Amino acid sequence: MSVEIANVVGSGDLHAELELDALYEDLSTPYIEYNPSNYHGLYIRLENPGPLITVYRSGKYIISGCSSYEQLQTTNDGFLAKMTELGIIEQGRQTGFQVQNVVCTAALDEDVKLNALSIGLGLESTEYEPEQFPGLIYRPSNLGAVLLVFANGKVVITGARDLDTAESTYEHLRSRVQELF
DNA sequence: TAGCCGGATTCTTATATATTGAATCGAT
DNA sequence: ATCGATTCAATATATAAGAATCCGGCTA
Repeated sequence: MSVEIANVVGSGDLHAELELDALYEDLSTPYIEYNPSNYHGLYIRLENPGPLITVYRSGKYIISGCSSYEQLQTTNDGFLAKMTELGIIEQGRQTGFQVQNVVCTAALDEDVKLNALSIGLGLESTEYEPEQFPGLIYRPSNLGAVLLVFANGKVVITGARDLDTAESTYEHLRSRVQELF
């Protein structure tokens, strides 16, 4: 499959109220940042560079910047291990962690005339304003993902809950481009 | 005026285009 | 050494999703 993952975002809940100031002091990871005056979330990276974990006072957290499901899994495991180690949660705490967004890239074989494509796909489901942004934005209804199409044929698929959705949405675009050109 | 609701905030990532700012270069 | 000039790197533009807090505006 020519669809490649660029970024996976997931979220979970520690089910524990956190004192971010204290957590900031207790944590020792390659990267940690907490500037409540700038943003109320605590940023943690287990590797630098590496995925970013944003933790909130409520115990809810987000992991972004993973280039695969596996990396998302290991990052989540590493984060929970750290929290367990600090005594914030017990071993085996269920966090309901799940993937929220999968961003992918793909490439059509040929160059695409974006003006023609926007008409072919339907003006009501596309947005193409080259002076504002060079890519055509395509929101097919009920497919669960949004596509950005560029003149050289490169495509970005975003907003998908899982890889299957991203792939099928891309396939939809590919077949429609094929029948249009 | 109180309270509520909605929008912007922060971050990540691919993509491409314009623009801006910085930096280096040749010449004076 | 300094001044136009050229080149390059960086940033804004737009997309999606999660999170909580902020502020503005509107209604009761």
